[in-house]
Amino acid sequence: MLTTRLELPYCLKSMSGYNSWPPCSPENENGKFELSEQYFIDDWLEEDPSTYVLSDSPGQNLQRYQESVHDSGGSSSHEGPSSGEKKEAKERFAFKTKSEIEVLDDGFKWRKYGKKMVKNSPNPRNYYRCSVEGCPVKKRVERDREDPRYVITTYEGVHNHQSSS
DNA sequence: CGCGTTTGACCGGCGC
DNA sequence: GCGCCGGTCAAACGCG
Repeated sequence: MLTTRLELPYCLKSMSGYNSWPPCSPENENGKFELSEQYFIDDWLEEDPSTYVLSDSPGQNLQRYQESVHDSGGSSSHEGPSSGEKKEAKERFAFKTKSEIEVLDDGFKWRKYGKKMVKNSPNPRNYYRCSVEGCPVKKRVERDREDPRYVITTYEGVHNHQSSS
């Protein structure tokens, strides 16, 4: 199985700090990569999971999220459950890509650990996890419900190691 | 022979 | 309390 090559590791690193999101330039080294459009999704901002916010600018809505979290989270010497009705500030990030290949190679080793059929979509959802031991990063890949030619990739967590590539 | 994929079961949260 | 729904586990298998 051949996977496309995407300049994502650089992006993932930057993501850890939520500072900004550098544009992921598609590498057309093999010529099989067909990334024509790419959107960024901030689905955690929406109460309705079925709808999400698309941003063409990196960190557009991300900053809003970061701002609210920082304001509320503030001094968090200990993360007790307390009355944190706000969603957990775990690093999560999603983007939509126009590609026929579902799993985009981002330089990390991913091991699939689950597949699920979502009721809302005829397309299955794949669950991946970083193969590196101790790395909490998870990945979720699914096709767009309305545009099957689009692939929605969701990253969760931050890599605590270098990409072995 | 080691590792990744596969696939159904299992589980916990939430809504009714 | 029950059933749906999304997420994870794990055994078996396949491939390099």
